[in-house]
Amino acid sequence: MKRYDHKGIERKWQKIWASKGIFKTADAKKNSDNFYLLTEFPYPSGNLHVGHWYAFAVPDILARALRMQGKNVLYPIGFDAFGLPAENAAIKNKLNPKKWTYANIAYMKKQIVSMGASFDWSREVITADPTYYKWTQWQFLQLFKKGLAYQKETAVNWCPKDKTVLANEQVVGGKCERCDSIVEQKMMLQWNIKITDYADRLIDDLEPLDWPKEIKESQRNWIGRSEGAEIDFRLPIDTMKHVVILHSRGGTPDSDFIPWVKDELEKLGYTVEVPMLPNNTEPDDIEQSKYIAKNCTIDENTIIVGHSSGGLAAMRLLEKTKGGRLVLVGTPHNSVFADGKERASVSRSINRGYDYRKICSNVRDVIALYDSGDPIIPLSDGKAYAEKLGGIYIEGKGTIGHFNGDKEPDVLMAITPTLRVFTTRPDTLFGATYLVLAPEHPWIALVLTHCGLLTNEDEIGRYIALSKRKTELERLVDQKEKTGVKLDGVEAINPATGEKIPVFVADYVLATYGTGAIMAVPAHDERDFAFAKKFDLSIKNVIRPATLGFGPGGNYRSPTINESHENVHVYSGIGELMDSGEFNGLSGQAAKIAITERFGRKKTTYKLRDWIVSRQRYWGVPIPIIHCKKCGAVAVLDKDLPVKLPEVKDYLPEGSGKSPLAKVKTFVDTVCPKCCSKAMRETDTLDTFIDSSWHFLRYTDPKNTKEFASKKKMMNWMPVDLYSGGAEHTTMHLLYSRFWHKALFDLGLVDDHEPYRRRMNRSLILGPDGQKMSKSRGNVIDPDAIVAQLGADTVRMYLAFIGPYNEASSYPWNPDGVVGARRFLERVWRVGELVQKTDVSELTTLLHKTIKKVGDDIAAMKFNTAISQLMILLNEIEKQKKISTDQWATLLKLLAPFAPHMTEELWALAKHKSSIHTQEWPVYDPQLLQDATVTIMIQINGKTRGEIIVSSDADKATVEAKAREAMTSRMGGKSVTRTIVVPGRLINFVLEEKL
RNA sequence: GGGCAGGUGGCGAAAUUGGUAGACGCGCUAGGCUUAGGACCUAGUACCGCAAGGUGUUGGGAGUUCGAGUCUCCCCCUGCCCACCA
Repeated sequence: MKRYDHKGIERKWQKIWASKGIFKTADAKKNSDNFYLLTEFPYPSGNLHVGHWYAFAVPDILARALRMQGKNVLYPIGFDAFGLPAENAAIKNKLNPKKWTYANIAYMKKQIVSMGASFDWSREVITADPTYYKWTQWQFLQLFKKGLAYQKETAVNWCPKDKTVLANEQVVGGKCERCDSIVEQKMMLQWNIKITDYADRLIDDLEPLDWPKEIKESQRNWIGRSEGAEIDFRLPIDTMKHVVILHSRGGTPDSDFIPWVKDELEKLGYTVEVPMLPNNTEPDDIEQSKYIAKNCTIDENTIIVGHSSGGLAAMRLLEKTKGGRLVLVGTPHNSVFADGKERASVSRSINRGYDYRKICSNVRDVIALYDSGDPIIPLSDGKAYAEKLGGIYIEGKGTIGHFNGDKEPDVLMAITPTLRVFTTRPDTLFGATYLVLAPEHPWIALVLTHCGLLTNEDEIGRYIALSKRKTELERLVDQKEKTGVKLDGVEAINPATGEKIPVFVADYVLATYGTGAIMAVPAHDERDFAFAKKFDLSIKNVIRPATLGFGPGGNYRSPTINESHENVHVYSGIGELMDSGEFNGLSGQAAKIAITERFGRKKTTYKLRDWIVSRQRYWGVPIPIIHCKKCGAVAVLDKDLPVKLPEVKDYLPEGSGKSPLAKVKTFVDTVCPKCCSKAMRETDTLDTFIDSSWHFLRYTDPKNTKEFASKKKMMNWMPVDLYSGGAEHTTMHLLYSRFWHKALFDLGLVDDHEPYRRRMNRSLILGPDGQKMSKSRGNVIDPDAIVAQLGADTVRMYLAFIGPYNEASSYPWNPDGVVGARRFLERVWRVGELVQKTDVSELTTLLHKTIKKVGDDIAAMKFNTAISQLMILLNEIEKQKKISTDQWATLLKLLAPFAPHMTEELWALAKHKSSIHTQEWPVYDPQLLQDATVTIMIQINGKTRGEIIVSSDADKATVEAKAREAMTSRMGGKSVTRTIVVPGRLINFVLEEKL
């Protein structure tokens, strides 16, 4: 028999498989179920590493086995081809990113083919291809049209020297990876996607998925839902005590929030006027302003509140009259000015020739409150007023859109100086002894400065500037030492106790979480405690007295209980309200609910933030938006998709933070699809996580030019039956693509609301030294070299054997171990010489056991034990020195998914005409799994004392008699009190106690 | 600090889920074939013993059980992810 020449064999069969197209997957196959096996597609970095082998070649074993077992298996691959490395290569080596990427793809494809993986290359997907990204853009626009994509000022990492935005991975230790400059935070207008709208569904829909619980758990933690309350703390520092509220078009003094807010304000000691404005269905701002001037008291201490069109009347009024504060509630507009067209009415209203400068000089401050959930008006429109008036812009949330609800807490907050906090412990409100704002607080700090009562503005300004400069790393280091500054001259009222409490700015409070402000309860929070100790603030322990049914000391964890009690004032009962009985007898949970209802509102917050998808990069999907001065951000028309990435001369960023595309005039200049006036294209590109959020859908229908994929074809395969990939994607790709799929589902574009039925995280292959492979460590294994030396089949066998695939662990690469895998294949090769015609009955039972175990283990992704069973079989064949033709065929079939090339060759040598990979998987006979004899362990008092061999059908009595006989000499004459028999395994004699 | 996953020979790991711990492979030792080599063959590879046999053993400690790597409680250690999230 000839030598096992892996090189010749592998090359030969790879060619034949490709030319015969045996791995081309039909959309459906008669009498077989479809199975969608997905593995994460690679980034075309230019070279395949061992990790890729582990990711592609090992699941290939499952793909091949499932096919032999009669499934129609889709096992596709493609390239996640957009991304930063191509652009870096372009800048560094003056290469064209497209050429660089496609050359890498061509090379890597060859490497992947060398694995013998059964990918269907006719379904290959490349995300950088215009035929693909056309649909990425189209899907983005569907989300945009649904309001799920919006622009927002967002902080980015900015390198002041390179004048460019940096990705998180380009920031190393707070410094620019390239030039070591200290990275700054810069605000830029960026596209965001409202993944937060889906937070609840992303958590709740995890439950039924067949995913490892640790992945579910980390997604839940990442989303970080916490239930708590929002509580407003009023600041009794307002000098204006008179409020005039102007109702909206179609409104009256009794409509919407007005009666409620009037009542609340009066409770706080304000006087409130609400005129019935003339001509309320077809209002005219000039007519109304005259009416107000005549009928209402307006002076420099008046707060003028205008709801919607009431805001227009207020502005007209303040052109001529001096007032105190102007509060615009909901973007002011009047659809009368635009023939009932709500959307157009905003731009018509804003451009109605108001003298904005005059209005500004006639009031002390302006607060513009907009509803982020406004059904008609985008935030950008609302913001325009704030900009023109130089006022404070507050992005609020109406209980009903445009603040048309009966109770609108945000309106009250905008009228009176108020600090809103989020807490998960409303039940400790009685112990809140100060408030803290985050330094970067978006607007609360502004509200305060406008109140004009701060006496240490400079000090606060310095502190805020300092914390802005601090990198996240520094803040982390500073964690032990709390810092902060008191707002001198400002105090807040604890709504539960009525006490005046101080207000601080401190960087231990995060602007991005909750409301960016907290109520500090030093007795029940370690951070607040540390801060209170440092600034010598009062600490009030909230105790729930046992007499009220809370149990001793309540179940509060208190960091101060065991601390020194100096400065600790123990509150008995929870304040007067408790004494008055309102909260008597409540459990902790009930107290939470009661206090929330009495002093605040129930609120759920999430750690998850909206997904920033703008990238100031060249090598990505252009965002298909056109910016028009009149119409705002407008979607590119479907017929104009894809917006193709233009060729550019140099890939350096533009300098003001925009992408290199901003330098391409022919790209930027365009016309508005709506009004046909001159307009500019968006020059940012999309985060590549969007590309990968739907690529698995494209595999089902990769050539479609009419849709991203036809529903019918998607239904053949979706949801993905098994998705195998790396643990590093748990909270990124896996969460983004789940969100994307849900968004597509809501748009009616896909039929499932979850994309992956089962997910599996694969382990990591480490270098031989047990460390992560890296060039700098010099422990990188080059798979090509090993394939050349030992063959692809050997590498496949070794990787499958290294450890269980279905556990996210890590295994060091062992060069000797690879040789062992090769040794095994050589032995199989040589066993080919022992094939003979007559049956070898000695092998029958073991062979059937092997069929069962290999099948079971592959299904469970325990390839290591499947191989060990094949080794046991091989050992026995060598011992017998013979194997029958049929048994040989069975062995080859069992081995075929693991070593596809060698088994194909041996199969051909055994004179079979068709490919082994199209054969049916062997079936075991349950009758033949049982050995003729079994070894039974004999134990005395649970200790192994011997063994007997009995025929496998021997009954209990026979086994017991035989075992007793063997053990009599050891029992020392003691009697047996109990006998335990485990059939086929052991017999245990329990002897009487020795006295 | 929080969450999750783990801890079994010299190494990678098995263990029908409470029933012979260490399958299978690597490495190592001895012997064989061979001029030599090992990607060859044979045997061995926890401890004591020539053997029969005995003893020990799954990070440590306790418990449940006829019987525990597996179940319960306490402690120790390692890895990964997140981290001033109110």
